[in-house]
Amino acid sequence: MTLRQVAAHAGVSRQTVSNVLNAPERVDPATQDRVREAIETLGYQPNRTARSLATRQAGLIGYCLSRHSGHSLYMDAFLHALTAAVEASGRHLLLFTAPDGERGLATYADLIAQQAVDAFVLSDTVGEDPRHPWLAERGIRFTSFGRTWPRHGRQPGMWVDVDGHAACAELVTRLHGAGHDRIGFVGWDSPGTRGAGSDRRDGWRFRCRELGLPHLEARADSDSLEGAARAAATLLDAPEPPTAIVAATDLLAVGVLGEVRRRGLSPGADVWVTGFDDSLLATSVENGLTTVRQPTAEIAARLLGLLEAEPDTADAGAGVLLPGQIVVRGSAPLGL
Amino acid sequence: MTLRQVAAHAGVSRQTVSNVLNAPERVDPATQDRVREAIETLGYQPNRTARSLATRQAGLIGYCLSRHSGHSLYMDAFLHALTAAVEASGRHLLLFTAPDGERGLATYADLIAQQAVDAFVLSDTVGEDPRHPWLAERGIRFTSFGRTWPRHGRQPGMWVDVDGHAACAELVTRLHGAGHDRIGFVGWDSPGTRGAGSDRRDGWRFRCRELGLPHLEARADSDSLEGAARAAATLLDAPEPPTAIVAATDLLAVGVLGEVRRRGLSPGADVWVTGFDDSLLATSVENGLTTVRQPTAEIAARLLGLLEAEPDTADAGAGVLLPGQIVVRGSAPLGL
DNA sequence: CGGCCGGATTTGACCGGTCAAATCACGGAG
DNA sequence: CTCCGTGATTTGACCGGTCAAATCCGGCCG
Repeated sequence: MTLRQVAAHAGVSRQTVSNVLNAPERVDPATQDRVREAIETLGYQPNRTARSLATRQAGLIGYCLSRHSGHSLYMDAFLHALTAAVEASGRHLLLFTAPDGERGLATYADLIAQQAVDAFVLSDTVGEDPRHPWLAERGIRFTSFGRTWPRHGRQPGMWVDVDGHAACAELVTRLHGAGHDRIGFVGWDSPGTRGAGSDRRDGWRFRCRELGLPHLEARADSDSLEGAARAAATLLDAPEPPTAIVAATDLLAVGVLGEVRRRGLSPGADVWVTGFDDSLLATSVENGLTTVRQPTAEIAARLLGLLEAEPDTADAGAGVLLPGQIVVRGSAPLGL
Repeated sequence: MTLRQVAAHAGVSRQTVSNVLNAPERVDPATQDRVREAIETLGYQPNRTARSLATRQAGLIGYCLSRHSGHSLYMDAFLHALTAAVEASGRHLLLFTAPDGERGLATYADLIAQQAVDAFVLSDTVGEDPRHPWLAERGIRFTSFGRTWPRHGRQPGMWVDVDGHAACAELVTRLHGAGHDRIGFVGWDSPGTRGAGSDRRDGWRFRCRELGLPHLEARADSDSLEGAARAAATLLDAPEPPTAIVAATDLLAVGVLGEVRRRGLSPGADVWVTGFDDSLLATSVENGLTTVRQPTAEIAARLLGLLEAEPDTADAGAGVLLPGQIVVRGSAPLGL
């Protein structure tokens, strides 16, 4: 089914059909109806490839699945939201893989050289992500889920991120409001790089200091249940153990919960526990896990919105920081 | 950078350049060298869109992210492997979303009508998946991760699946060999549909019967930690509790582990526990979780291999059943 | 020395759209 | 009545490749 067949059927020229679809205001209403009917009865859909060739737009956004993406329970949900958002803009998401770091850049370059994609959405951004300056230099459009944390200056490119600092600070405030004076934190040892983990920790620490609460922190050696359980054990073994524990991810929180239960303590009563991400684990534990929900759909929508936006003249990076939403469940029955 | 520019640079016609890339045997070696050098120095890469238009091949495989895909910790790993496998065949994966069931079929149809994809890889297949007959009828190429379980007859289309039945039977055999006489099973209530869950259960039950072991089964009301913990509690509260528990997924196994620990019992000593999937949870628990690893990379490779294969003349469905691999960790220290 | 053959290379048409410029039709102004 | 302007529609060229048929060219044979 091609444009010309529709045109023949409707008794007009191919361009008129094209206009009906792309610039209806140029076409006489009566003609429009006739063409629309032909389109309808023939079940015509324009060929994406041909359109892409002519307009020089692939209609595809590239997204790289990093080796680590499976390590966060959250990325799956994000990918789903991103796919939906891309579809809403009439395009599609093209998935690819690339080695980490500098070596992976060639893959991005190839996709652009082949005009296989129009732009990229990055995620799993790391400390000084090499992709940002590299793509920006070459004038390739992209947006990034997650800030970069350059040691000095600023990375180019626009990003969207969730304010883990504010969310964790808020958790502390509300836990404190609920009567907790010793609020611990369980994070994981990020390998030297700043990132979401330290952002969340800083939020917790910042508010604890503000409120004059003690510094009760333990780190898991990895983002694992076992590591979290050990970290929690360290905290709970202290002479003055915390009565609430803020964990940097849901997975860690579940590990903490396990340790709490093993000691015969009751989560949400003896020890309150919170997580981060609102992943499937959060509704999977007994009485549910109080956690911070990332506004996934909005993140995805914003990332695409920024892609359309004219790249800032001064291409200094600019970003959008979205608030996380505290979801109260049984593990920390915060009021209000 | 276009074909003609390269041709001009090398002093040949466009078609010669095209031949160097697609049918080198037709080109004089000396000319080949000259053209290759031109390609090299100009950094030419053929335009995917143009090639697609001419060859009528999008070079894209469609994959639908179902609403539920996030519910299995495993699908993330699968998606990664699939992406890599598709790349290995010189194509790319196009992601999309669609409503479940019949209503989603229109989305598949649109992608084909627009010639946006060459074929589909399906996953999250359900009992009598409507997609299989529908796609087959229309002559659309696809392969499916996961069998369909038609009530009668056979669904068309080719599939790849992991033999959960055999793997669970093997687990029972080895647990029995390690001295266990009461081996329980924790699955989840699949909503009436046959699927991977019941396949695994059947394997467990089959071997238990064969060995004359008692039927100790409890179902979680959902694939959740809490449900699994309750199911495990039921089993462990019985007058003759199991000494080993086979769980239908890693997540369920972790739930079981939690209940075991809470009772002061030691996993891998007092009660042995196994999971299924070898997801990130399996290495995340203390001493690790003995589980069944799906041959993810091979699954992906086979799915693509079947796509190339000529659709069987008698388009009765045909499939590949791959063995799962038992990975021994601390929760069930099986010898051998 | 002309004809023929086969490999190497080039030419023309096409894939299915879009863009820009050209043509057409019609009504109002001069 | 002619000319012009405007809106509607059509035509020709092009996007960047591939396919198939045509051309070129050197060597071999008669």
